[in-house]
Amino acid sequence: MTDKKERLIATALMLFANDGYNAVSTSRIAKQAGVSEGLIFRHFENKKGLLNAIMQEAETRLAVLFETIIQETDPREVIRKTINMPFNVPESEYDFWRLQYKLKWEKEYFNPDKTKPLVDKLIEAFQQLGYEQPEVEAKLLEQTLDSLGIGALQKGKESQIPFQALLLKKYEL
Amino acid sequence: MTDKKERLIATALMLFANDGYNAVSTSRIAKQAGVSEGLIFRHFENKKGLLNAIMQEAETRLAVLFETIIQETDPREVIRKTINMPFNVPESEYDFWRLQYKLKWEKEYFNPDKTKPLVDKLIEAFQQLGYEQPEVEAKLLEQTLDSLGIGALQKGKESQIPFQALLLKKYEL
Amino acid sequence: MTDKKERLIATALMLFANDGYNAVSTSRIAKQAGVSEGLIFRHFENKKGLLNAIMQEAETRLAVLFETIIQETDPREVIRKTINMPFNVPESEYDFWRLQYKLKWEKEYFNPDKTKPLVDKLIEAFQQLGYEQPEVEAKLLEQTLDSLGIGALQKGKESQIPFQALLLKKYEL
Amino acid sequence: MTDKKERLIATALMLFANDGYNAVSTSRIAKQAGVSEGLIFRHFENKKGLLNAIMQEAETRLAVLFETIIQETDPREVIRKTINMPFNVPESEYDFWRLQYKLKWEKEYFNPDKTKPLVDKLIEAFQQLGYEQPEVEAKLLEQTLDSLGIGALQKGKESQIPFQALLLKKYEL
DNA sequence: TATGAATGAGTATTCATTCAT
DNA sequence: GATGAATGAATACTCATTCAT
Repeated sequence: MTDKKERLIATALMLFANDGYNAVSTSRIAKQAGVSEGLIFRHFENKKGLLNAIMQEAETRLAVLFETIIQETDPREVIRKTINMPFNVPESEYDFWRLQYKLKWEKEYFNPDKTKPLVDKLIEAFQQLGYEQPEVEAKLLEQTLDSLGIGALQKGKESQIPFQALLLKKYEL
Repeated sequence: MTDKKERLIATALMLFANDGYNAVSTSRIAKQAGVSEGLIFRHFENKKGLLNAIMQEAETRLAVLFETIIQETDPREVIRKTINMPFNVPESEYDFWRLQYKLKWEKEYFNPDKTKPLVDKLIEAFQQLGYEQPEVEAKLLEQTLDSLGIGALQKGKESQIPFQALLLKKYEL
Repeated sequence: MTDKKERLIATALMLFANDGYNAVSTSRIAKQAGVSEGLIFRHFENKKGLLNAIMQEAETRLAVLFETIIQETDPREVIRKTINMPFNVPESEYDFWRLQYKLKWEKEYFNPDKTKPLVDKLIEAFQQLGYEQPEVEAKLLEQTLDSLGIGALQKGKESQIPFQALLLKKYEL
Repeated sequence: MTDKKERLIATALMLFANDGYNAVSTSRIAKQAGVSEGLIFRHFENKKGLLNAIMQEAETRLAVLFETIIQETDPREVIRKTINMPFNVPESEYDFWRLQYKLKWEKEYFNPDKTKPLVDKLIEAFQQLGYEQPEVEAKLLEQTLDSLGIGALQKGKESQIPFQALLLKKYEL
C-alpha cells in the first residue's frame, strides 16, 4: 500500500469518525491528506469504497481483541478477560471504533454476527460454570460490555473503570 | 402549530431517524411531507432548526418515561420499574429514539445530564437497599438499560425480553 | 397615503440607495418597515412598483431645485444660481439622489431629458452673455455640476465647496 | 490562465457591466461562457471572487492611461493630455469602465486614491503654470474629466467631443 | 501513480409573489 | 387595509465523479 493511499485511509477514518460519513466531502479528505481529490477514485473507485476499505479492518481488529479469550480454557478466565476487553483497546483506535458504533445505526453496516465467536465462547463458559441460562447470560454480558465500550468512547475510558470492577465482583471473579 | 408544520416535523423525524440527518435533503423532506421546500425555512429558519424542533421533544418524552419511577417510594419498585422502562416505549416512538441514539454520537447533541433525575432516583434506591456502591450501581444499571434500549431499537423489542427477566432476577426482584 | 405605505417608501428608499435595488429583498424592506411583506404587493403590485413609486418623486424634486433658476431673468444670476444648486440639496435627501445616480446606469432609468428645462435656461443665459457656443457651454456646465453632485454624495458636501468658489470665479460671478 | 477561466472573466465583465453585479446569476454567466456553473467556484471560490478578479485589472488599466501623462514634463502638455485622456479609452474597454463607475457607488469598491498619481501630476502642472489654487484646479479638472468619462459611457464618445474642444480652449491649450 | 481541470446533478437557502382570512 | 401561511422558481454554492495528461 502506497504512502498516499494509507494517508487517505487514515485521514478519512478520522474525519468519518468525528463528523460522520455524509458530512465529510471527498474534497475535504483529499485536502487534509494532502493529495489530489482524483486519487481517491483511482484507489477506491468511489467514496463508499474508501469507507469499505476502512471497515474491512474491523474483522481483523475484532479478531485480535477476541484472540486470547477464545484460546482460554478456564471458563472463569474467559469471563474475566471478556470484562477486561474494552480496556485493552488502545486510545489510538478510538476513532476507528467510534466509526464502527456510528455505522451500526445504518442498516447496511449493522451486522450482529461479527461477535459470534466471542458469544459462543461465553455461552460455553457460562455452561461450564453451571449458569441456568448460559445463552441469555452470554448475550446480556456481551451487550453490557458493548455499553461499556460506548461509554468509554463517549465519556472516556476512566469513566468505565468502576463498572469493570463492579462487574468482576458480580460475576464473582 | 399548523398542519403543514406538524407534517414537516413528523416526516423529518422519520427520515432523519432512518437515514441520518446529513443523508436527508430538505427537498426530500418537503416532497415526502407534501409541502413546498420553502416552507421548511419559513417555519424553522434552516435545516438545523427543523432538527432542533424535533429534539426539543426529547426532554418531554424522557420526563414521561421517568415520571412513575420518580414518584415511586419503594426502592425495589424503583429498580423494577426502571428495568421495565425500555419496554414501555411504544413502537410508534422508535423513530424518535433511534434518532436520539444516533445523535448521541455528535458532540453537539451528546448530553449525559438528560437522565440525571433517573440516576439520582436509582442512587437513592440502591442506598436504601444497602448496596455498597450505590452510585456505581445506579450508573451501571442506567448504562445496561441503555444497551437494552439500543438492542430493542436495532434488533427488535422481543430480542430484549430475556434480558429483562434475567436482570430482574439478578436484582432479586 | 397611509402611514404604513409611507413607511414602506421611506424604508425602501434608504435600502435601495445604500445597497442597490437588486441587493434588497422585499422581506428585508417589510421587516425594517415593521409591516407584513404582503403589504408591499397590495400597495405597489410588485417590487418594481415600489421602486417606481420612489422614482416618481424625482421630477417633483428636480422641479423644486430648478424653480428659482428658471424664474430668474438676469443671465449672470442664472449661472450663479445653477452653480449653487448642488449645495441647496438638503442632506436628508441624499439617499434619494444617491439612488437616482445609481439608477442612471440602468438603461431603463437613464433619461437625459430630465434636466432639459435647466439646460434650456442655461443656453439662453450663455447666449445673452455673448458666449460663442452657448449650447456647448450650457451642457458642459450641466455635466460639471453633475460631477459636483456626485462628489458631494460620494465624498461629502464639504469636499465640493472649493470647486463651487472656483467655478464662480471662472464664470466671473 | 486556462481558456475557460478567461472566458468566464470576459463574460462576467460584460454581464456585470450591463446588468449590474447583483442582477447577474452565476448560472447565467456560466451558460453564456459555455462552461459548467461549478467551474466559477473552482476558479474564483465564489461570485465575489469572480468580480474581484475583474476589478484587479483596474489598476493596470488606469496605469496605462496615466503613463504618458505622468512622464510628460511640459505642464501645458500634461493638462492637454489629461483632457484628451477619456478619448484614448478604446470602446472595447467600455464595459470594463462602466462596471468601474457603477461600483463606485458601493462603499466596498469606492476608492478615490486610485487616481492620486494623476492628480499629483496635475497639481504640479498647475503650480508651474502659476495658477492660484493648483490643488483645487487639479481636483476640479479631475472631476470634470470624470464627468466626461461618464458622459462618454452613458451617451457615447461623440457626445463629449465638443466639451473636449471647449475645455482645451478654457485652459488656453 | 498522481494531478488538476472540468462537469452535472444536487444542496440549503432566498426570492418575489399569491391568497385566504 | 393588513397579515401570515404558503409557494415555485431561482440563487449561490458543494458534491462525487470523470478524464486528459
